[in-house]
Amino acid sequence: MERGSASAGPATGAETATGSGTAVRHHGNRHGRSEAARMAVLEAADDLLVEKGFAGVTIEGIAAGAGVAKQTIYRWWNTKTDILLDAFLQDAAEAFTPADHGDLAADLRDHLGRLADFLAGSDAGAVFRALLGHAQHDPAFAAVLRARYLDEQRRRDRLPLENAIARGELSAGLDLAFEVDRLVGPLYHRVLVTGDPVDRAFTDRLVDDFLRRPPHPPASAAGGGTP
Amino acid sequence: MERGSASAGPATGAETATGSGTAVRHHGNRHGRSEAARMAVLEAADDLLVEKGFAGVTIEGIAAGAGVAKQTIYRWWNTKTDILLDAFLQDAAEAFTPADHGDLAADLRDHLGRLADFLAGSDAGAVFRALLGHAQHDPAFAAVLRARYLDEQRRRDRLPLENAIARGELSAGLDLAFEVDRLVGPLYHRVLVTGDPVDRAFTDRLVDDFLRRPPHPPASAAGGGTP
Amino acid sequence: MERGSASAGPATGAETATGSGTAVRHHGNRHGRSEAARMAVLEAADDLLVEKGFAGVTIEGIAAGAGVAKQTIYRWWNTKTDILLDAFLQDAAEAFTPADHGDLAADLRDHLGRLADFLAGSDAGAVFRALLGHAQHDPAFAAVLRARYLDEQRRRDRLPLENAIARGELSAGLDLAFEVDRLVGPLYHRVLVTGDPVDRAFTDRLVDDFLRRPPHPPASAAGGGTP
Amino acid sequence: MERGSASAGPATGAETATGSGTAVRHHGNRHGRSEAARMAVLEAADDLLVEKGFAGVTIEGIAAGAGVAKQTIYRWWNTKTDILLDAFLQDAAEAFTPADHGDLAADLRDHLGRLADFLAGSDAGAVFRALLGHAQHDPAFAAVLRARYLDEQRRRDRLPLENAIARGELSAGLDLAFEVDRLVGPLYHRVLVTGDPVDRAFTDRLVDDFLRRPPHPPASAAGGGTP
DNA sequence: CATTAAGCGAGACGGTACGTCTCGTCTTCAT
DNA sequence: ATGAAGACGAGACGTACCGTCTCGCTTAATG
Repeated sequence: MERGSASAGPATGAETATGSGTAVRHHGNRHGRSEAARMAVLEAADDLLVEKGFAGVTIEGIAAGAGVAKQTIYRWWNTKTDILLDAFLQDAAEAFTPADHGDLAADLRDHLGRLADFLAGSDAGAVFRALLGHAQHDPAFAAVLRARYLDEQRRRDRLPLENAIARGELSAGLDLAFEVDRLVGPLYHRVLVTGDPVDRAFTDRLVDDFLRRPPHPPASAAGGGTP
Repeated sequence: MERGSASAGPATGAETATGSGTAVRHHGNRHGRSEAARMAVLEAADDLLVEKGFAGVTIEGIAAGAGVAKQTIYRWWNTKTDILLDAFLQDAAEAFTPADHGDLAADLRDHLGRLADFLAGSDAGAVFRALLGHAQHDPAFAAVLRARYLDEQRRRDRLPLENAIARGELSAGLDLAFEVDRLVGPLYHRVLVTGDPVDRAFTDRLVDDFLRRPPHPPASAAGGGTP
Repeated sequence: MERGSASAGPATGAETATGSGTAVRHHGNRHGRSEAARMAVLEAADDLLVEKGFAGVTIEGIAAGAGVAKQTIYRWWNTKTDILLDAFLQDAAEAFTPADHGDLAADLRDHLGRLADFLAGSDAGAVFRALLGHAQHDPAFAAVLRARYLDEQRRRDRLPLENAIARGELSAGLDLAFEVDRLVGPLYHRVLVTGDPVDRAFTDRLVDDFLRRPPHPPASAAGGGTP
Repeated sequence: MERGSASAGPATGAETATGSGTAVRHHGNRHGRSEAARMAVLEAADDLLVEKGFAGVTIEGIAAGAGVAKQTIYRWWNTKTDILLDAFLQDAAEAFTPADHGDLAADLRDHLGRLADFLAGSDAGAVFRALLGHAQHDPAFAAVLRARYLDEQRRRDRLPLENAIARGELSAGLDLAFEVDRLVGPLYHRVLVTGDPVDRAFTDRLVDDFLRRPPHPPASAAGGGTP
């Protein structure tokens, strides 16, 4: 899973790998949390998820796989889903800033295509689906998942539309949340509900359809809007 | 949850786990399954789900709640999700045949509204979301869920469009699966992913939008079809 | 184990668990106990004991092995040890009437040798040891075992001595129970407690020793009797 | 059952399952076994045996009675009989070093009397009979029982005779195993087989008889002993 | 420079639930 | 009425993880 490479970059902030030795800050406590242990746990967690599925992810299994004591895990995480969420965020966080080609159609095709690849075709997407599945069972975790990932992802989903508005391609009055629902909703539906495959043809068609229809007025004017 | 009334009648018992048809009691079979035990299990299962959430549903808990031996459960079901699926199917199966008002707009508004109520506002919907969440962890169960519920539900989702085609309101060349994705996808997205509320205004707007835009031609003719 | 020949005859079959008397046979009528079922049960029971040991003997296992319904077993026996006791009695009952050679030494050597062979070297002996073992756990069963087998066996053990008394070889005042304890006790001790092998040399030596020492007077005259 | 006092001392706890020696508590070992749990298990086990008999001794029952988790039991013992054996050894081990009065008759009377009291009249004896009964069903356990108790007990049984040989009271050529069989065999026979009561009169009579008969030459000279 | 307190690997512990096994009872159908 | 079949309530089995807890070691900032 090449975790090391995912986080070594300047974007990740304080937690670098242990090898560097310089950036270990955390001066509040005596000698601070072991970065090696943290990485080993995250790596072991999604190795387990990929190998044996969600039910095969176990705190004890993670501890054994990471060569770490259970207590070390419990010191820093509360549940296995917290661990998986950390692992997921570390892998996936930067993967998604949509490009800005100066053209709404191109931006949307690009973004939806990459979203589809992520959701249906990547290891990280598998972890995400597992987390989203768990969120259906656990409202508290759902809130955490939203705060730590989904809200950010929705902002990214909105970005191409916002850029288009800034460019004047789209009217400023759009209900962006609704439009995003309409763009990505069918994609999530296929991935989460029907299980049908999602390919470029499908996502392009979604974009196509979105662009061909008259922009939808916001809810307050739902009754009478015209293009 | 009024389970007794949901099945065809107190004496029926036809629905074994596979849900066959004719009403046999159980003296037609040589040594019959106890219908009372079956009902008690299903009832206990979704009582538990509602009271304590998915993680609180336990085979032992169901057995205790139903006054039934664990072995009786294991004789007829493999996993707790099988039980919940049976319970869900028994409650929810007939709830959804969409009406046919002879008018596509009315049919869609009605259907999407009822779908939203079901998904977001009913006990049965809570069970369904839990099952769908579990399906994200367990591909085998996902297949079962599709075979036993989702495929049927998708047929129901398609029905208003098919009726409209029969009436000539819509062109016969539509890619119904895609159109259904576009209708219900945003709804599922809100319920499963964003957690935003879904009300009549939202579903009506989805319908509205669907009707206002030119019907989308099938993929092969993506370039140009118009009504 | 040749069970069939042991009980097929008209004289047998009477000893049901309830101990009724008449030989039912169930020849033409459909009432009455099935002798075939009874035999199959007994045979299956000690087949299981020999194959898988005492813990491997199970009512369900016997039923399966005998091709008989559990209820048929429960109708006629209370516990698995009752079945094993019936099986044992049927096999072993007639095996032990000690011969009367008109000579105490010969009679005792013969009897102890056969007893040793039985206890340590026969399938029936294995069943007997299992039953005796179970009797250590279950006083009620111990009582049944004594009533149905051990008392009779002790009578047989006494027989050579009684014959010798009748012949005048031994004094009539002997405490036979004590003398029998002294004859067979060491043998049982080896078989049940130490697990040391018992061969003819050992049993002959017991007899030898018994004969060489002055017969022990009864307790009341412990101080002085001589032959 | 006064377990605390039976072991070498309240702080000892040296007896792991294997019963080694030095007193370590358990902060000498790196991650120590809980002595409290061990004691509670042993105590609960033979409380159960005394109260409800062998069949009433259950791992779950022991765990509940001891306030201990089942897994803690399975970590240290394999079967319930292992537990009972540990409990028995702890209670009974030191109870039996026969005294040495300098007189064979007195030593034997004393030893056999105490052995009879133990076997037939004590709680520990009840446990022992249960273990011996189980050994009839389970050869592997029989071997363990011999290695952990019976061999030692036989040494104790031999001791009075060995002392007498050392004193010159008995000839050095005796087959001690055989002589011990003859001394204690009748006692075990009564206790294990016939169920007849064993009192001092009986054991004294066994000793009496042993002493009155001419010492038996070893097997190799069985044919020709002299008085 | 010793002290000392945090993090850590290790793993025993009291628990809960798992899925399996056998028990003894029962109902049904066929003979 | 007996027997074959087998579902049922009951409950123990042995296993897997849970989350908590000591324990002894290491290590780095503090006094």
